[in-house]
Amino acid sequence: MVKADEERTKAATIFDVARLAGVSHQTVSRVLNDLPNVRQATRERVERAIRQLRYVPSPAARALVTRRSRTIGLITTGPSEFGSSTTALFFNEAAREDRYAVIMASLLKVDGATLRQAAETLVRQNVEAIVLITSNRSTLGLLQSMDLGVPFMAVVSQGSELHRVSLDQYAGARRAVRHLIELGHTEIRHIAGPAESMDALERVRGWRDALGESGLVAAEPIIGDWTAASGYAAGRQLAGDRFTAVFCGNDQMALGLIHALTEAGLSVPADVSVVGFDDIPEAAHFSPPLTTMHQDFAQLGRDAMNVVLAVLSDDQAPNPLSRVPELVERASTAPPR
Amino acid sequence: MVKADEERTKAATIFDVARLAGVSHQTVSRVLNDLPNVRQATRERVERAIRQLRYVPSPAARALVTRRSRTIGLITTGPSEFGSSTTALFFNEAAREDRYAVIMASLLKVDGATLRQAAETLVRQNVEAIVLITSNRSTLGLLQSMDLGVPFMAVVSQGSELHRVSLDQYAGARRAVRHLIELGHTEIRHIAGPAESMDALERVRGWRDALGESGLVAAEPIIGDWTAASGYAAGRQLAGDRFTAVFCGNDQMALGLIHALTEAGLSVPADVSVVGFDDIPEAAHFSPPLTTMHQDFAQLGRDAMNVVLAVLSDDQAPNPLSRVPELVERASTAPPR
DNA sequence: AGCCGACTTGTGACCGATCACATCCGTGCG
DNA sequence: CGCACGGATGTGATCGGTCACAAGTCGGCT
Repeated sequence: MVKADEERTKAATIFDVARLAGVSHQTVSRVLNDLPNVRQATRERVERAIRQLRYVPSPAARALVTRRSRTIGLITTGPSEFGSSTTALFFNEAAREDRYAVIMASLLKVDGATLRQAAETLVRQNVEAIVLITSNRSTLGLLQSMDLGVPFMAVVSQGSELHRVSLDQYAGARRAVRHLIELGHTEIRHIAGPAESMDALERVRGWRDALGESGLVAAEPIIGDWTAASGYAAGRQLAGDRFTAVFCGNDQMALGLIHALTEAGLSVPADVSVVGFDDIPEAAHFSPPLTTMHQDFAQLGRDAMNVVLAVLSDDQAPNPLSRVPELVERASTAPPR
Repeated sequence: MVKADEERTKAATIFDVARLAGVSHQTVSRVLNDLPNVRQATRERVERAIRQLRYVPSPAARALVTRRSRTIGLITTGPSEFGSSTTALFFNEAAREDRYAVIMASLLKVDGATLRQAAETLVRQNVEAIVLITSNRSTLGLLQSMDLGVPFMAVVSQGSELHRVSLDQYAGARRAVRHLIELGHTEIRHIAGPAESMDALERVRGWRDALGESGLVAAEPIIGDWTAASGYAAGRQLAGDRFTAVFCGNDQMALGLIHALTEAGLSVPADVSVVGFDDIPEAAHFSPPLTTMHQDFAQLGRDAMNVVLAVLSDDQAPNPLSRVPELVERASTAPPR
């Protein structure tokens, strides 16, 4: 650990700038905040002084008086997954571009107490908004009912009365299943994510509706937990059954499923077609390369920041944004034999 | 977006508490900061008032006068990967347990200007320390040379004169290669991460040394970029060559490699043994399940927070912590035929 | 010339904590 | 009985900005 430079001259304040520029501190403040009614010459003199002293205003002082912090609180839940962490990454990038700082509260496990504590910490830090990235239904419910006193938005696939951005899980799932139906499959099983997950529920719904529209019956879905291990377990459970295709709640479970199927002597896609969800970067190199639904998590993160900005500036609630995932056909699907 | 409750009564200040408790604001401050010389009865009266008013001190006001914020800046670079984001997640968890907030600056691409801007933003927010999670050599160099005026530590695998935590990439790589050697392999290739990556360099060094110690020659490594796609490309390039084993810089590249090898008609592990690095959760379900080096990223994140605390409290530089990854044998390695 | 109004600039209070120092009080001792 | 002393408590300044308002400057118009 490198120690701080003890001899560092104390950072310049607005008064230092004012003295150097030969004006009052208020005039400096005006220049800082781009207020009108400052003569061009004065403005330039002040700006020169600012540069010369390498002056940067203190966020603490500013936050104290304005009660705004140019800071946003970001809550995420669950282990580090490709989707949520990519969304968070791009949210952070977008926020930085708009000169907002992001205070992060990643909760591995969510319970009421921790969540409340995390949210309150954020509020105390004067965050101007709180953004939640989760697929967990109860987390959303808890946070919504908390009345934080701060604008709140969520990156989630359900919930109409709150402002949010999302990727359309329902439409994506329907598209995936339609693909299998178009190939001629009729016995299409589903490995779902956990029941608390709103995304999982939406995908189940899309799967069921797509089957229903084609007059096909939906067998009970198998519940996994998003991990490859749970997909593998599901595959072993499924191996004896009669089916020709599986729609998986995500790519990891598809990977585990394929593993189990292969072990059971079934070939993908010759015996069983498999479709995943997310299009994680590895999916193209599974064996076989996985057909899956591509989701644009980067754009989702940017969307989230845009909604925050919109609400923060003019109180206008922009229309809930929902992008539809796209089918990426690779080698794990084929017509049934 | 849920609007904030406009009618919310303004948050209580230290003066409100003082009035209710019938003491001066200074006494409240003493109670707040657990200072001695407060009579027990008084202390209890103040604490009751605090609870009654749901008073929480303002971090902005406190930061303004103390110049400390109970906030830590976290810089990460590159796209969202399992290792770095898991480390960041657990760092965040540990920080929260110690009642520190984390301001996050995730930079997708690093250039001097963005990095400097990000770091300065953090410093202006009065962070008490800056933690860097990266494997990028120049990022570390840039940040080290910046003299931020704030304690700085890095989660990196190189650098002796700075304080840091890490997983021992060199030892891990040697262990992986020794495993292949023990199986009887003599033609062991390496697919390395990008040259700017310190982790990649350490792994190359470990691979080279392990070979050298056994009197084996190291062919030129192939350079990838950590992605499965680059592993695939490396595999196609390699397919004609003479070799019986490949040590891959990470699991994703191993996946891509196996894909290319399989396409080329080679079987893993019958024709080629493959070892990965990281033990991402999916690795157990690759086909074949991947032998790889397990890294404890969760512990790494917690270690990082512990070092921060140690340096923040007593200026003692704890010994650089470096944990050794563990070999996980699965089905992608076997003796050469 | 005198006055008005628009534009520019300055002054002092304030946000909500901590810090340095002053004051008060009870007790023990000479 | 008076005084010194140490623990408990209070007072006012301070951190570095913004806000509300006062004041100064200048040109144009009657």
